[in-house]
Amino acid sequence: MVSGKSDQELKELSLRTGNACVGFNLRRTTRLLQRLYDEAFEPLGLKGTQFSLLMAVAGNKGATIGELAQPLGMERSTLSRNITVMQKKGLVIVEEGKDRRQQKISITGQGLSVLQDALSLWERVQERLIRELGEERIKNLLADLQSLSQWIKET
Amino acid sequence: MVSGKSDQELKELSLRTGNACVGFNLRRTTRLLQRLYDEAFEPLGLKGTQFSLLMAVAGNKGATIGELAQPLGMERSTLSRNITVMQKKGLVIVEEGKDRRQQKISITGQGLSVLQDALSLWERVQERLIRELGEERIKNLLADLQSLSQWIKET
DNA sequence: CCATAATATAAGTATATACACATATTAACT
DNA sequence: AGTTAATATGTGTATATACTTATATTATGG
Repeated sequence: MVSGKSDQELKELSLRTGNACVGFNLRRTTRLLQRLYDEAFEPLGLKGTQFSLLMAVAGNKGATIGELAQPLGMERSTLSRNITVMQKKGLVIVEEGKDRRQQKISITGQGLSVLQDALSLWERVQERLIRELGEERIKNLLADLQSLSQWIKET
Repeated sequence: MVSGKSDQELKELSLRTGNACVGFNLRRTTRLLQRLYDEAFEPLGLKGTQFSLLMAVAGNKGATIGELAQPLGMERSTLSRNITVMQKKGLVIVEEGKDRRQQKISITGQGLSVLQDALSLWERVQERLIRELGEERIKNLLADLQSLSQWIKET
C-alpha cells in the first residue's frame, strides 16, 4: 500500500524505484547527454538529433520516410516532421518517387558540407565519453542498448 | 572528406557512426522503451514520464520546482510545464511557500491512488526487462547510466 | 474496368524538452 | 531604507515525439 506510508517511507520507495527504473534512468541520461551534443554542434546550428538524422539520410540515399524510420526506431509521422525541419535548413531534399505516395529523401551538397564539419565535432564528444567511461564500458553500454532496442522491435 | 565519398562509402560511414554513437543509441532505445512503458500505464491514462515524475513528487513532499529538477536532471522550465499537466490531472497540488517565489509541489490523494496502481504495472515491465536482459546486465546498464549522468552534471 | 482494400505520408492534437527572456520576490550592500 | 543583486518561476519560441485521423495513391478482386 502506497497510501498508508509515511513521508519517510515514500521517500525511500521513490529513491529505490528511481534507481531501479530503466526507463527513468535512460530518459534522464539521454536528457543530460543531449545537452553535451547540442553544445558541441551549436556552431553549426545543428542539434544532436539532427546530426544523427543527417547521417542516416547520407547513408541511405533516396530512402523513403518509411525506410528511414525503421532503423531509427522512430514513428513515421515523427520522422516526417523532423525531415521538414532539415529541409527548411537546406540540408536534405525531398522528391517524389515513381510511386507518388512515397517521398524520397536525399542529402544536399550543403548537407554534406555541414556533415563533414559535424563529424569532427562528434568525434571530439565521442573521445571525451571514451576518456571518461573507458572503452570497455562504452562498448558494453552500446551492446546493451542495441540488445534492448532489438528485443523491443521484435516484441 | 565526406563529400568525396561514394554512396557505398557513405553507407558504411553512416552505419559505423550510428553503431558507435552513444547519443543516438540512447535516444533510439529511450524512444522504443518509452512505448513499452506508455502501453503499460495506458489503463491509468498515464505516460512513463508522468509515472517517474509522480514518484519523484511523492518522495519529496513540498519540494520546489528547483529542488525537484536537480535530481531529475531536468530544466526547471521543462519541469514547470510537466507539473502543470499533472496538476490538471489532479495528481499533484501546487502551493506558495513562505518565500512567495517558490511553488511547493505535493502529491494529492488521487495521485497516491494512481501511483499505487501504477507501481504494480511498473513492476511487471521491470520483471519483463530483467527476464529479457538478465539481472546482471540491467544492473550494469543502470550503473553506467548513473555514472554518465553524474559526470555530465559535474561537467 | 470499377469498387474496395492496402499503403505512404501529412496534419491535428498533446506531451516532453530546452534556451532565452520576462516577471516577481527576496537578499545584500551602501 | 533604498537601490541593486540574486533567485524562483513562468512565457515565448522551437524542436522531438507519438497517436489518431485524413488524404492521396496504388494494388486487388470481381
